[in-house]
Amino acid sequence: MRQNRDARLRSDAQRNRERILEVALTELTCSADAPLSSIAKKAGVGQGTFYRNFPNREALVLEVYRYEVQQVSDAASQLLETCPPDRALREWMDRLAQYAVAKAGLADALRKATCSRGSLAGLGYDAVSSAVELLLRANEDAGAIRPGVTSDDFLLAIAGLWQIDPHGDWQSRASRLMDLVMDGLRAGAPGR
Amino acid sequence: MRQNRDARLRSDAQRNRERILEVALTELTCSADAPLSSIAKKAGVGQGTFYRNFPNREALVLEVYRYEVQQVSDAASQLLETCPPDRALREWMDRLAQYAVAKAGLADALRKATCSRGSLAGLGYDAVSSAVELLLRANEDAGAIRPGVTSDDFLLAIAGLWQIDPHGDWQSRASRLMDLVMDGLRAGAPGR
DNA sequence: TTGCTAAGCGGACAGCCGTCCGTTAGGTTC
DNA sequence: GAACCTAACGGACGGCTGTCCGCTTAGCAA
Repeated sequence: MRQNRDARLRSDAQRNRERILEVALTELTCSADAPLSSIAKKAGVGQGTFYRNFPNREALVLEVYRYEVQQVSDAASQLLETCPPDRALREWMDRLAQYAVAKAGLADALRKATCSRGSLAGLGYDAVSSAVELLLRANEDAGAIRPGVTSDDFLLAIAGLWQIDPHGDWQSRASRLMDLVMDGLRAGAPGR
Repeated sequence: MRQNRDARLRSDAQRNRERILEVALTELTCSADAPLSSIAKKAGVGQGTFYRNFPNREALVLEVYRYEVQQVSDAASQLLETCPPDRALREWMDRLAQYAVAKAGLADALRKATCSRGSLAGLGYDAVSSAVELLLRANEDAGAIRPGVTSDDFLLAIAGLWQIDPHGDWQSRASRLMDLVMDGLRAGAPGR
């Protein structure tokens, strides 16, 4: 009987999976839309193996950047310890946007994940989602935002982030959006 | 020398274009992701002809629903005549969401159009964009929203609409989003 | 009518995604 | 260590998008 869930895979399967991720990282950072088939080939696995591990591009990207995503998600609680809740929320959004823009293809993956929740659950979207929940509750408790906002509401509101062109003046477009959303959230706040 | 810009096309080209649109309407309403190649075939034109007219799916969809999109865009000024500006804006958003959800594939097309502005300019996105501008200016003049919001800001803020699943409870998700955005816009309004 | 020319045509083609299914080999049991 | 069972493999394949390029024909002029 196997112990940890990682080892639920057969040893060769495990190796393959890791090799794919390794190759994918280098390929994707080089060119965001590198063909999945060429990643498979360079990893030395067949198409079938590839798609069994990662049913589509989004799943792969989310997994490749899992560490980064987890990083951002974890930042939520740290921020809450050092800033007032509303500043923490805003700061956190900034970081999320930062990563989404920096890691090419990540924004798209997150967007798709936001739509088809459940299908990609547990791949990194969950982490984001619960980080949002944490931040929203803290703000709600502090009376900094209107009560009853769900993480779904929030993620829908910042969906615009996922389609900002990383070239050009993305910083200002993003922060204008985030300002607007923050103001929206603050409206109707009991004010602690 | 030809007169109107429609006739800039050779007569056979014009016919082809119309036949494609005709077929596309029926095919797309039947199945949103009908293969473009089959639309071309059923319209009796080659791939080349098809793609010369509509470089990609979005261009086709936007053109097929041009009438509807124009309809919604035109509604802006009518709404402004009958409601206070902020109600007009909100009502207009409702209609936009309605159409985007109803006409399968339209939301996606609008989303893509929002990203790559310019490439699809004049195909229906322009109409939307200027309708937004109209509404925002009216609200700004009335002091109903904060000054300086661009139509780009606005469209980015409601980008979430384009990725709401048309099945399920889209109405409530959409209106929660729109409420949030409206509140965001109202924040910092001089209040006439 | 005839001839010219460029706009337009349309099918072949290449690249990518995702699936399917016959084959291989890891792990377990005796 | 042999035999078995099934998870995993991997490549062939089909469908779709979008491009390219040699051929056709509409429209015009003489």
